[in-house]
Order: sequence, then structure tokens, then C-alpha cells
Amino acid sequence: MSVTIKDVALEAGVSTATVSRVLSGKDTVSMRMRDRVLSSVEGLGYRPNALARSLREETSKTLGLVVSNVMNPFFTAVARAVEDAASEKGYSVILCNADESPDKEASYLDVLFQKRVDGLIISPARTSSPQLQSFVSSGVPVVFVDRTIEDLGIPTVRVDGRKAIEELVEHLLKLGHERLAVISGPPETVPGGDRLKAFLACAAERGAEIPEEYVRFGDFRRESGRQAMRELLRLRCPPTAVFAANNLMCLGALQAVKETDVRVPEDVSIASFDDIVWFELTQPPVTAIAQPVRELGNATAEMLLGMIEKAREPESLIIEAELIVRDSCGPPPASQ
Amino acid sequence: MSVTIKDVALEAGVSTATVSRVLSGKDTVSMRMRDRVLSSVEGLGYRPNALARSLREETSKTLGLVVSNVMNPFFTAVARAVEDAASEKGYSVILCNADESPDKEASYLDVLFQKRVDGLIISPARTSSPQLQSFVSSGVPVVFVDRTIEDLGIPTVRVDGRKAIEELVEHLLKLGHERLAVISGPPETVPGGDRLKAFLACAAERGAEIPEEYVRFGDFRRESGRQAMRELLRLRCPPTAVFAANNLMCLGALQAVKETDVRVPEDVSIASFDDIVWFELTQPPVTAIAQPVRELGNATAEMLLGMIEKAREPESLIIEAELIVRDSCGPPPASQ
DNA sequence: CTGAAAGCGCTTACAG
DNA sequence: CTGAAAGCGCTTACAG
Repeated sequence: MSVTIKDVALEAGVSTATVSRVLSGKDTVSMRMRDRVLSSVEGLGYRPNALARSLREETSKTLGLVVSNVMNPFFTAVARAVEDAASEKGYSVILCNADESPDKEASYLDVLFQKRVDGLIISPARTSSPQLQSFVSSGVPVVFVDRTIEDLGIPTVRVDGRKAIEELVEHLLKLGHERLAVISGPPETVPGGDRLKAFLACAAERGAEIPEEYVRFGDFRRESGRQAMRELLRLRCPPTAVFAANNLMCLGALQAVKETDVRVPEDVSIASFDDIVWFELTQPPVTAIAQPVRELGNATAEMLLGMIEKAREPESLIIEAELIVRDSCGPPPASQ
Repeated sequence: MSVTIKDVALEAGVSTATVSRVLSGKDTVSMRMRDRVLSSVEGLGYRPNALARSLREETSKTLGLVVSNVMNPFFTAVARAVEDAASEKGYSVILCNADESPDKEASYLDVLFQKRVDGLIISPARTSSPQLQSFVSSGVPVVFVDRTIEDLGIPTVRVDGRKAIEELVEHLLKLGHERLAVISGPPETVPGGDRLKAFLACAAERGAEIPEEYVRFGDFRRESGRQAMRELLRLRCPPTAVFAANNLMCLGALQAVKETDVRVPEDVSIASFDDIVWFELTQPPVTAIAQPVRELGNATAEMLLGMIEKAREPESLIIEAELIVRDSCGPPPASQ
């Protein structure tokens, strides 16, 4: 079907070894041979079969990237950064969307392992899986991004939001809020748990203990944020400020508000973890904690590539987040 | 390094052929062999090497998807839909981001071809390339999505926005606008050219000829929309309504407006081609032309899969877009 | 039902 | 500098 190295060899009147040599450029080949081969390659439109090459060389020059949700601009930006860094070093990346489902994640890991990727970047579901173990036990380099699983000895690149969350809590308290609520991600998840704990702790330390009914859990997706916000708004005594633990849940929360005649920030203040451009333009612009996502993606790819090329020891990296104050947080309604 | 079919065969005391047979399930194998093989597979944690299998079977069960820009929610949604449809049929997809660059596109096509993908979905740059030709001439099924190149005999799945644009123009005219402007995508591009032509033609037909200085060109990316909008606003006689030809350029336009004290829609009306959730929440919510993107992605994947499995004749498909009226278009300022 | 062997398209020691 | 041959890990006619 496709033209192979044999066809080229035949047409150029040389051995396949010679063709391989001129194409790889690794070995010396006489000018005459070189020219003959090159013109046959050109003439036949020969493109090497990467499958065969990888099988032989035991390296696929391919990275696997499994994100939790492609619809989340955060992961999209990470993917973009990873792809850039990878392709600069001659690696391509297979992007997979686990869609917040451990099953999908497992099945993609299976595929990636079978395709013998040279390395894996993943923002993993809560717990490890046999599929993830396959990578670890065959020594394929893995790095976690954003999320993590402890005790696997796998390096993680993620953002630490504690300081920024502290600033946010202080910001809200200073504005006069006494009833803070949070729409948390899954607490078993590292970012979910960390953001929640940080928010609760900072509030408590400052004498603004957060009651149970003000703590809602979502799955980092939009619809769950909307649902949580609806419930919060329906409370007999609703909170005056709510913190959404990622951008999609915040989007959902904003949609929930929009369904009612509640105004932001007059009736309720809203803030988000994870900043995106759109937050500048919403009504009102949303106060958010920005993650240096480009840097995150880059660092992750560099780390993985370093591990693959044995140039670097795996070592977790934590980047600082930053609070961006906009207009979605104001003083609480006077009527309390 | 990794455990191979040989290891399994050895440990189970059978031939590799037998192992292969029980794993593929294509041939009959005695229960005893079956059990022995399965327990060895389990015990050794064997995972087949897809590279070897693909090389042998001449099919990789992999699709290539090259999008113009992963940061565009439109393509992200398409990717999501394609991935879902593909994985349902046992195909994985390699997602590549051409980033609006013909060079990157060419290099990804090269990689995808070398990895012997079974089919390709691409929203192509303006013109064809030798890399794209490789696919065509080796008979690998290709389908275009959103964008297209004529005369290649490649089926295209895209959205027709003419009717919706007509409605939009009427909407604007009815509101009393006389100075319409457009921030167009690259006119050599099919969606770029089509949207521009439709907008200009509809306006002209209704006696609202659009002067040259009201026609600005971007590259479908945010920054170009921002730039174009800045220029439009700086005109001695600025337009009263502007139509951005995709969501990212509209985002840029909104940012440009935000830098000034111009208000939407009081001072200038804005509308976008390509609707996204965020447009509900911006200040003001943006009137936009919605593309049924899920349907688009699904249809594209189905078509490709059909072609791969020889079940279907390639046949272009055009889906209708729909105008969603929100608040970003109002009457023009009185002072004219 | 099972195994030995050929072959998918490459690359790379090994000779010469 | 060049070629014949082995081998990467599979699958599948071909025998038996």
C-alpha cells in the first residue's frame, strides 16, 4: 500500500541499510549513494513508518497527556504549554480527556501504555490504578500536574494557593463579610482538599468559622457549581460571599445567580480559584486567584523531558498563585 | 525491559501463537490453555505492544485531529465530541494544535502520517500541503471540519451561517444602525471569507453598504480582535455596530472596549459569530450566532469512521447556525 | 486445538 | 563506505 524503505532501496539500487543511513544521517554515506537515495525518496514520496521505527528503537518520541477535563480552560492552557515544550524537543503528544471519570482515565492509560509513550503527564483521579502502576513498574517516567497521588514517588508540578486564599479571606473579612461559603471540588482530590482546607482554616483562624451548610461539594464541572449555588441561595440564611474552587464551578455559580434577581456583589460576593480571561469581562468582573498556567505547563513538560533523557532527577515543584481583585466582592448587604 | 508475549508464552508453557489467540479471542483455544495463558498474563502484568500489533495489522486504531487553535472553545468542544465518538468505536485520537500556523500544521501532519493514523480530521490552513497530499495519495481517509480546501475531493463538515448572519444584519438594521463594521477572519479561509461575504452582501442588499474602513481583518485570535476594535473605535466616525467573526476576536473586541469608556450597547453594539457559554455572562451578554458544535464534532467523527470502515461514502455535510439575541446590540447612540 | 515460521517496516551490529 | 542478516513484538496463514 504505502511506499516503504524497500521500494526506495530498489528504485535507488542500494540496500535498505543505506537508505536508512542517509535518512538518519547517523552514518557516513558516499555522495553518490546519498543523492540517489534522496532523489528516490523524493520521487516516491517516501515517508518512514514511525511504528516500525519505534518498535525497533524502543522509543516512540511521543508523550501521553491525560487531563481531567478538556473543556476546562485551565487544562487547555496546560496542554498548549506542554505541547509547545514537547514539540520543541521533537516529541509529539497524545492528549486524552479523562472527563473526570476514573474509568475513562484507566482506559486511556491503557492505550497510552500500549502505544509505548516515552513519558506520561497526568492530572490523576483520586486513587492509583493498575494502569498507572504499569507505567511506574516498567520505569516509564511519569509526572503529575495539578493533582497528585501521594506515596507513589511520582513528582508533581502544581500550584500552591494557600497564601492567595488567605489574602482572599482577609479581603472578604475586611469588606465586612461574616457568612462565608465555599463550593469545593472533590475533597479527596489534592487541589479540592487543599483549597477547601485552606479556606476553612483561614476563616476559622480569623474568627469566621464556616458552618457545615455553607460548605458545598462539586466535581469541578460547571453544572455542579450551578447546583451548589442554587442550594446556597435557597438557604433561609444565605451566605454573603461564596468562593468557588475552580473556574468552571464559578461559571456555574454565576449562571445560577443569573437565574434569580440576586445581584453580585450587592447581594452576594463571588470569588473563584483559577483565573481566566473571561473573568475580566463578566458582569461584574470576577475576583479570582490566578495560577501561572503557562509556567506550570512548561515546567511539567521540562521535568518529564528531563526525566526521559535522564538529565534530571524528578523533584516536585510548587508554584505560587496570586489573588487578582476585581469587582465581584463588595461589602455584604446592609440588611443583616 | 517490558514484558512481552514471549515471556507470557514461556511462563505459560505455550507458543506465542496461542497467547495471541487467547488474547484476541479470534480463534478457538482449549480451556486449559486459556486459563494458563490468562493467569500468566495476569501474573506478569502483560500489556501488548500496540506498536508491534499495528505494524503487523496495518491499522493503528488511531485518528489524527488537527485543530487550528486549542485555545478556542469551539475547537475544544469539537475535539471533545470527536474523542467521544471515536473512543466509543475503540479508536483513540491524537490531538494536535496547529495554532493557526501552516508550518506547525505541516509538521503535525508529518508526524500523524508517520504514526500511520487510520484517518485524519483537520480544519486546514488556507492551502494544501505536500503533507496533506501524502494522506490523500495513500488513500488514508480525511475529513475537513469547519474549514475546507476546495477541489481536493475531501468531504467537509461545517456550519453554514448565512441565514443567521442575514438575521443578524436585519436585527441591527431594525435597531436603526447605519454604520455597520466587521472584524473578519482571514478572507482566504472558508469560514473567514464566507462570513465576511455574507455580512457585506446582506448589508448591501438592504441599502447599508459597508465602507472599506469598516472592514478589518484579524486571524481568528483574541489579540487581533482587540487590535481591530481599537482601530475601529479610534476612527473619526466610528461604526455603531460591529460584528466579530469568531468568539476569540469578539473577546478581544470586548477587551478593547473595556479599555475605553465606551459602553456596550449604548455607544456601540457588538455581535459575534460562534456562541459560547461565557457570552451569557459578560457585561452585557453578547448576541451571537451559535454553531451546533457537538453535532458538528459528532458528525465529523462518524463520517471519518464510516469512511475508514468502508461503510460510508464521503459526502460533505452542512449544518445550520442560529442567531441568539442577547443584550449587546441596542439602538445606535442618538447623537448622530 | 496447537506450534513453527514468515513477515509487517524499520535499524544496527557485523563483516568485508 | 556498503550490504546481508538479525531482531524489535506482534499476528496469521500453513501444517499437523
